[in-house]
Amino acid sequence: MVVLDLKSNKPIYEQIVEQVKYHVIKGHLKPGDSIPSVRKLALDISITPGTVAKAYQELERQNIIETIRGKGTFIAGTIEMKQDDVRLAESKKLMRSAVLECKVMGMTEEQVTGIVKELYKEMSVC
Amino acid sequence: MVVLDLKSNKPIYEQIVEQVKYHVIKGHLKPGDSIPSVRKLALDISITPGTVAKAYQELERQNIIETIRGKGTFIAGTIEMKQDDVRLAESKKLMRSAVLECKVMGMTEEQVTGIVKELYKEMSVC
Amino acid sequence: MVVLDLKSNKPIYEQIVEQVKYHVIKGHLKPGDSIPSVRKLALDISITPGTVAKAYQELERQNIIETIRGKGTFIAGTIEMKQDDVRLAESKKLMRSAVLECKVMGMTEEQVTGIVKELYKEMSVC
Amino acid sequence: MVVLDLKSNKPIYEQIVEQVKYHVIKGHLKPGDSIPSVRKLALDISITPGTVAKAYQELERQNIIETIRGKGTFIAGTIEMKQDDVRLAESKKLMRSAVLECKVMGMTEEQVTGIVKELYKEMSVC
DNA sequence: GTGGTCTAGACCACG
DNA sequence: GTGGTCTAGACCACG
Repeated sequence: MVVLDLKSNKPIYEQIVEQVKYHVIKGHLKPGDSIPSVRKLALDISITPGTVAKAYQELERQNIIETIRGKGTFIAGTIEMKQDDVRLAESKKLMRSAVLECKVMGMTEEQVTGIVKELYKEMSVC
Repeated sequence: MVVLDLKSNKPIYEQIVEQVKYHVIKGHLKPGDSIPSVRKLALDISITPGTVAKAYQELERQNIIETIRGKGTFIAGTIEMKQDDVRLAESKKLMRSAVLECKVMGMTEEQVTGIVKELYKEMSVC
Repeated sequence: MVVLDLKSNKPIYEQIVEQVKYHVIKGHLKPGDSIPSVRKLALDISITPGTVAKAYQELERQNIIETIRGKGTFIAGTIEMKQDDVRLAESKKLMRSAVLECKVMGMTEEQVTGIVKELYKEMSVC
Repeated sequence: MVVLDLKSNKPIYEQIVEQVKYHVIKGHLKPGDSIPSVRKLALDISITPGTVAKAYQELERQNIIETIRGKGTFIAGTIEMKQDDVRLAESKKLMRSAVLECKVMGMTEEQVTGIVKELYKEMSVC
């Protein structure tokens, strides 16, 4: 379920974080579903366990997953969806850079929102 | 015109690149306008000239600015706005991460496109 | 594998770029082959790591090499060989200066193409 | 007769040198022909006289032009066309870089020699 | 271990 | 004056 691009400039642990979030958003992973252990995923995608651990810690910090000692790691029962100001500001910063790049390329507002809608739908449960 | 966020995880040279692009997009900087010399900007924002030089070289690579030997640095006569495939794909990747974060926070499509439109307008010539 | 000419007017980082390209063209370096780390090459040829890093970044921009985080730097899987207009024009400019010099020295067309063929063959896989 | 590209990475004085050579090669300028004084050319192309002077010194060093005190500057009576080893080596270095770039772009020997022949003919007396 | 960023400064060619 | 290169080294994130 996780596909890495080792050549990407995006750190591997962030790629894992993004992909887990993607599968949650898509409904492939539902609250309570188990996800592979750090070691198993590390083996599966041939990277060092430390990198997977870092990704899982980040996902836990964001309340996307929960680790139960001796049981394993699971998608959190209730995905934190409260739009707190800090996370909103962070998302907006990301969005700002993305919109800026589109504008520099000469895209119209319609083109940009078109891409956004397309991506939004792609991330929706099917 | 350039304001740094030293606490940001974004490299200083990228912040400079972004901000010059922003001012071009906003119309604050027009084709042919000069921008501060490497040394002057470095002094202004208290960083080392090498970092400014790196930002300027990146902007030149992207055809945003042009340097004229011994004269200084200027906003390019014609900003490259061709939407080539490579840059489109890169912008989409940025946008993907941004939209994903918004979705994880539980935003509706309307909320996301709302933010995008707001940002787009903020970046338009007033 | 890299030999510097410190007396040359050509910057060191460009000499490195040229020589890596040469070895790729000659087949000494094949897709997937690793090249020395920034630090190792810097030590080997007694220059500062920053200069090697600059060369490697330029090679990456040209899709000649790829860096894998924490692993090192490698010859790109597929060397970009598409003859886009911009690069074609740049190559032609270089060639123009070279041919002009030859003509000023009084070379005939045969002499010039002779040298070109000789150089081309020298750069071919043996 | 001289057209500058101020944005070029090629120094202005070199552009002047190249263009004078080009006009000589093309037969537009013949042995004994006068060329504009340093001051006149500087005015014509709106650059500082020092830069023109540097170009003329370089052309004189290469025996392309001659300056006669109080008379002006002229195309040399006999253009030095002896192919001495030093200049041959220099030309070959230029050509090497040009051919390397072409090869990296994937050009065949025929494509490269084709471009060379085209450029050679373009530089011939018409 | 790896490459990326940044400093503080020197030196250079060009104009 | 201008930008480009390079040094020698620190510090950092990532794996």
